[in-house]
Amino acid sequence: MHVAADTEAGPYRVPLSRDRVLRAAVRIADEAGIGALTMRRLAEELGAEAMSLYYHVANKDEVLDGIADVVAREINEVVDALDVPSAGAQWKTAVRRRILAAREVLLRHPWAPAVFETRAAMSPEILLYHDRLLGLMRDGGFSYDLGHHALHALGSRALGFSQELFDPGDGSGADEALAGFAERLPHLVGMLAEIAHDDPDSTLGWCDDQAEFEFGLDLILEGLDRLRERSS
Amino acid sequence: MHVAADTEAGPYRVPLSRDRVLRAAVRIADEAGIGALTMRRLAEELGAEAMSLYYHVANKDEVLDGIADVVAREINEVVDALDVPSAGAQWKTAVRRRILAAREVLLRHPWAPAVFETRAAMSPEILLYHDRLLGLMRDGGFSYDLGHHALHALGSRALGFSQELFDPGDGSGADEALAGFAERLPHLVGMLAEIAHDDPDSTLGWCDDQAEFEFGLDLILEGLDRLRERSS
DNA sequence: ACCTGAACACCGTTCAAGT
DNA sequence: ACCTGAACACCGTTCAAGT
Repeated sequence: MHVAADTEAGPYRVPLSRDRVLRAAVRIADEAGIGALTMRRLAEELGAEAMSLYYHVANKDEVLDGIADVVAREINEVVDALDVPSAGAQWKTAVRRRILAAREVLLRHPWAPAVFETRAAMSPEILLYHDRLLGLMRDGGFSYDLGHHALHALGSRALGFSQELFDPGDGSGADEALAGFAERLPHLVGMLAEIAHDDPDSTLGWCDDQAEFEFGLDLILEGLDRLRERSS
Repeated sequence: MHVAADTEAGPYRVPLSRDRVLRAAVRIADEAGIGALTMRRLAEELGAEAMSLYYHVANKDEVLDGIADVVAREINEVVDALDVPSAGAQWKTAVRRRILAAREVLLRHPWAPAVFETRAAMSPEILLYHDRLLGLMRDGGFSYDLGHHALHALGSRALGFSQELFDPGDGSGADEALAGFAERLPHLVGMLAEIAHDDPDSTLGWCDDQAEFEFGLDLILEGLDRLRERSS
């Protein structure tokens, strides 16, 4: 059972807030699994009634979006504190360190990849994470095209996703979502600009899933084949 | 709205059966998403009451296990009909064809990977699928050790999973699950035997997730690095 | 043997009402 | 401004009862 962390004297309860609601939600998901996260259980954790939550969040969907964002922010904090040289051939160690650091955070929130997968593809924090990853590859001399393939190929490994990354349902609305804070996503924006130049009809929803899937698959198969030859 | 496919005259309704229940469940998930699959909706699809379902399946969990198995069986049917030479260097095309064929089936049941991920790790059909895949790699000269790494590395690509493959929760019970029809899983059993020989304390739950994650990650990074060098 | 109606303990959410 | 009680339309599931 959780007791209020607040030690202020008197009978006054800590007031609810969007932030407290989301932090409590993460706590429940961590300790009891995402299935245990119900509005009633969440209210109980906060010593309130379920209906009080609706003053601070619109609905449960917003809670799920919110906790995905909390974890993504935690990942970015850990990962941005890393300081690994990434010029030239060093890109590989830099990307490796970043992804392994992100994975450590995710292991503390095992429910997070599944939540990301259903809703967070376009969350600002997730976009920042991938922009930085693409930045490291650019430091290593990647073209935007290769960087783009690489993000797809790393896919699940980068953030625990299993399927497509930036696929915003029907493919529309993605550019708009980006436009808002484009100046903070130089690499993603640069990549999209080049793609738009090469293929004027393209949008962010443009990725050829089949081609990307095959790119990643072939990368793995060729790597395995080299190991096979080396061992025989 | 779905009308009964049965054309038999008379007022007699087609009786329910476990098979009809599962096929209806797959139909609902395909057409309306896994979220629309409720016991009441499922009964409606079959022209019965929700409570009638419980005579044919124990509970909803069994329905979910069941539909995962239906899709896995469909994959195995498609994939076993393939006849691609796999000796030596041809293993790669053989594995490639198989995985792409499996993916085509999964694209018809987009809800399936998520369902697999939560429950089907040890389903017989899933085990068969991976046994065959491992068999193709053996044809290509893979050691069991390399084949084992390869199954992890292909991971999500092989069946749309994002996380670990054979991880049966606490790691126990896996050997027992296999023992039942071991003679039909020659490759997996061979692999496990070798692992048991090398490490007598091991079980199927033994896999070092971190090591496997890094193996797959490095395979991709090294592949990308080669493409980078080639393009500069 | 197979199916069902009523009922229970849960969900998320609305809405009018409290302070 | 912030919180709540009663209520609604849903869930999965049990159990006694129907044919």
